[in-house]
Amino acid sequence: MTTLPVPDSELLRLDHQVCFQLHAASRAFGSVYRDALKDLGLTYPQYLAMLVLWEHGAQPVKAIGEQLRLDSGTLSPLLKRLEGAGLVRRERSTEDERSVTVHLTAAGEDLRERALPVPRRMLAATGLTVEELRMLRGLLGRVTAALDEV
Amino acid sequence: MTTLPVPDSELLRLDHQVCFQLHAASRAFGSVYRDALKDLGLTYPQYLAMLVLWEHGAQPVKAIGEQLRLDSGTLSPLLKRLEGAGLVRRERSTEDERSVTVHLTAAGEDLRERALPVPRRMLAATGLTVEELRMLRGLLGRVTAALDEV
DNA sequence: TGCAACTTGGTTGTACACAACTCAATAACC
DNA sequence: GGTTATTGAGTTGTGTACAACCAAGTTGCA
Repeated sequence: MTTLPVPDSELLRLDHQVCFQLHAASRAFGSVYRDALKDLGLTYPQYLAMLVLWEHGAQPVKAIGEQLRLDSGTLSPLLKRLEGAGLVRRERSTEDERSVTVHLTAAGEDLRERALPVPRRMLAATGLTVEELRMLRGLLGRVTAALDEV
Repeated sequence: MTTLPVPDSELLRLDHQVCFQLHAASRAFGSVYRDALKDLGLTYPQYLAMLVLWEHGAQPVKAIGEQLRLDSGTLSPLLKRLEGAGLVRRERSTEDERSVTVHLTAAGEDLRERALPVPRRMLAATGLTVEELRMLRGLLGRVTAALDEV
């Protein structure tokens, strides 16, 4: 399979355009989420952590970190803020004293319903079709996996 | 044009998967850039600011902010750090005293050559073809534009 | 001319994100 | 059993992001 030759200059430009667009899109999402989540008193990363807990129930900090691709340096203060807001409870595990299990409180469970309209609102805001969203998800997943190899 | 019905649950899941992948991909890029730019002593946002200056020459803070989609709250300290590193010089404009023009220093100009290999390295790290990169750029551009409308 | 509205850049406060480190607990090995 | 290595959270320091606000300069209009 032969491809048209791509000028070097365009190739280099393409790279930083993609990186930049990624950066910009990520922040644009953050901005819209900030608005959508304002009433819930959550930031976007906090919402992601709550999603994990709503979906899979109580689990150790480590497991949350793996799913969100975040380390303890980010998660520890974030979870502390969620605890301060009364949404989660942290309990050191009895079987492995190194591990801390994060539980939802009743308030944390209750918040789930109020968060239900958020995804649909975001979905509409992207202006993409379902096909395009699937493609985007696929491309992003591959990029992340490839970058993680480096 | 009729489409297959998409279950509600998948739709909602798709949204937060896309948002999450975007977030994750953006951070994955940041991580690889951090490595690629370490020798230059630049962070990724600082590199973006330098790109703007390398490409279009000296310009006011406002213009840089528009291109990078960043406000003064982020740019002011960032540019101060670049100035501290001796890469740029900030000069208040004489014709409009509100405006501050950012110039490259000789060291800032020189850094350009040392930064040349970076894009190719990043391009390779993504593991995508040129077609895929173009498509990704296009989708991301549309998403950002749509989100900015909100 | 004089004043209100707007623009530009800066500061402050809060919240990620991550590297580098510490500390305690557990696992692995001889 | 005792020593070493590894693991899980947390802390500290630096650097984005961004909202909210401020000060000074400019513009526009009555």
